[in-house]
Amino acid sequence: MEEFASVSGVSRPTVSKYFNDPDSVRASTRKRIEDALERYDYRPNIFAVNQNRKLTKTVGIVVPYLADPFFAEIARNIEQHCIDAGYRPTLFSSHGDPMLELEILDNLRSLKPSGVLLAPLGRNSDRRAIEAFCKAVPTVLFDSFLQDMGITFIGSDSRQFSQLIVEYLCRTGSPPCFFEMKAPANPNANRRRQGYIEAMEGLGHTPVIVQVEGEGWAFEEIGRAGGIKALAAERFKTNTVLCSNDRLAIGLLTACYERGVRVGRHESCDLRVAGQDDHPFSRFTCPPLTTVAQDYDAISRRSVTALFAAVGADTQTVTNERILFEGRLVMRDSA
Amino acid sequence: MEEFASVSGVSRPTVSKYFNDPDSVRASTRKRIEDALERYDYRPNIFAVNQNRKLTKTVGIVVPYLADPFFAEIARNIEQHCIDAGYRPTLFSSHGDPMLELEILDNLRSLKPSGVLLAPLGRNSDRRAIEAFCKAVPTVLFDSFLQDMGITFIGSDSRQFSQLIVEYLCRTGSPPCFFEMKAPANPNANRRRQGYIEAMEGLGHTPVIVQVEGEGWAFEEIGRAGGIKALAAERFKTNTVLCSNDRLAIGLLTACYERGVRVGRHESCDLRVAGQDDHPFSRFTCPPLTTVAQDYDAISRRSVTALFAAVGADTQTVTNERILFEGRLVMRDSA
DNA sequence: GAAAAAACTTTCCGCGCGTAAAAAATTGTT
DNA sequence: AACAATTTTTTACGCGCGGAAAGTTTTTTC
Repeated sequence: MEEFASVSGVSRPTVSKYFNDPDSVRASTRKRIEDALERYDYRPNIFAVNQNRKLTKTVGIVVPYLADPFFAEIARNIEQHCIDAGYRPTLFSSHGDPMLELEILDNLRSLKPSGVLLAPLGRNSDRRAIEAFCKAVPTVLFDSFLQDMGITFIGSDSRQFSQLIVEYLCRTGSPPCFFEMKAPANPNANRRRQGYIEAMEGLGHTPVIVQVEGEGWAFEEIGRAGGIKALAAERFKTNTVLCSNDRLAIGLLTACYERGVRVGRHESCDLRVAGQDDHPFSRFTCPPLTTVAQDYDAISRRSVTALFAAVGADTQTVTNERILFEGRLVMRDSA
Repeated sequence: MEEFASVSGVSRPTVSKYFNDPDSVRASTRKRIEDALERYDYRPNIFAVNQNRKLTKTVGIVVPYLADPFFAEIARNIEQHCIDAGYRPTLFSSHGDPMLELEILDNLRSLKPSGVLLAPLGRNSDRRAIEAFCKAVPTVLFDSFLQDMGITFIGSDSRQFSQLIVEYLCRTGSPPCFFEMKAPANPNANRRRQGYIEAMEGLGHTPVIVQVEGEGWAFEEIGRAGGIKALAAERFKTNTVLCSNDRLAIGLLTACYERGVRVGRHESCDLRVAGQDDHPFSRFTCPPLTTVAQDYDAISRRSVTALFAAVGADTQTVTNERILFEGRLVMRDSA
């Protein structure tokens, strides 16, 4: 930086100032530096910079399972918004493992990030550890709600999701059964079940819940295996099934195929199947999956905005807000 | 570290030595440090450490498109192997954008990583820039081959893939047409086409190639849109289609569904469809997709091994090797 | 055109640690 | 017990930069 400063004709502290905020130096000075920058492509040593700054310009993004295209897509959006805001996003996946989630948060802490966008594992997360982390690092939680943690929570209105699709299904055919995992890791699953029950009762129908065994994040396989059993045992009391999420639905579709059950909304079909999330691949199932779309863009955009608002503020503004976005009905051929 | 050294009863340089390599200090000394470690949970400042070390213990992982579950899965495996080897993996996705790929490599360079595992975008990559990067940082290329770059290349034997599935399809029914994008970004696609042509000619059949329009990484949609057109124009000369990859195949399955074409290997079906890759979701299409499985585990494991072998070696060992793994036939219902 | 404000330069310290060199202490060997 | 080999301690410097303080130059203001 010393050398670079001399070739650009300014002093080192001014160069330092420039890299912290190009607008903090006079236009003529800025030009001299930027001219030199083109000739010598100097860039500050990131480790030395981070050692001295309080604000690291790093943002951590933590998702529970990156091989799930939903999170891959959200992460992609968030990354982009962070870059646009002049930050360096670093992406981590807990891979469904609570221990790994903790390790990531631990490492993240030593990276001294400006802030963190965290989608917790959910039920399996170590609440105490996450709470401690949120107190130490400005953190916005998204997707999976944890009580009294983080600056803000950004997610979807799970109840509205269920209500919306239940209402649609009832209006266009027989009322749906609810298909889900027995012990879902994600707290949204519980709220979706609750929303289903409320919606059904509100419409004067009796809720029917079909729960299947299974642990982990291999939802498609859990849906398939559970679906085959449920079909064999005739546990679906009506000809309509609402799945807790699209990945389970995709598994159920496979189960139906294997058992020769025709899925769709036409007369010739045996079963209607709907999901929730609008997974990137749901458009391409056979039949294409009717579902409730998460507002990917709003969730990722709002999460980033909320984080930077809190980071920018002088006081640590833990609003403890809960911002929920509504789902949008996506009508396709499966129901 | 000064304080921590005093409470653990050793000198600071010894503590420093311990963190560089716990085995480099006497057992009794190690115990004193580790005892103190339990009581005070001190950890070295990572920025200060990295500023002084030549070897950063950081490993960069760059994939072209993380929302593709294939890369998500590979990345997950590679991450784990790096952690096991005591390194800190950092994951990046180019999101299909050559500019972003360059930016990532640029940033990566300033992170001074021990090494980088890079799956380039392919045709759209800036070869010159990547070559320069490979010279500056020990880099193992995987998935997408680029001539004369990196320490080693780890990938799949694309020709063997095509030959294997072509042979199977011909043995069990009519010879396949080949379904692909007109200008595929990934160089493997060209080798797969080549393998298809060779295999067909070897078996005395005339190759039939159906190319569809489309840019970018939305392969399913490209396959679907192109599939609908190809079906309408009756461009598939036989009742069997081999797709360049599983994601295209998934799109084609959707196209078939929309046009009422029954896919499968039974007499009652109109078309057989096969893919290549064994995508995580291919098991769950309707019908489940017959395909050639990439050896995910071998590719990720070997990539990491190759990188650390080169990093560990004193001399910069650019073997310019090309290690290719064979595919495994996965017979399911679609063909 | 003089005074005030803003931007810049000079000088210095410190961040937390790696690492080299020499001296001291601890082990191992005969 | 005496000596050699190994390990640890002491001391010191440097990594590349942020940032504070005081002085100097440039720009703005009326």
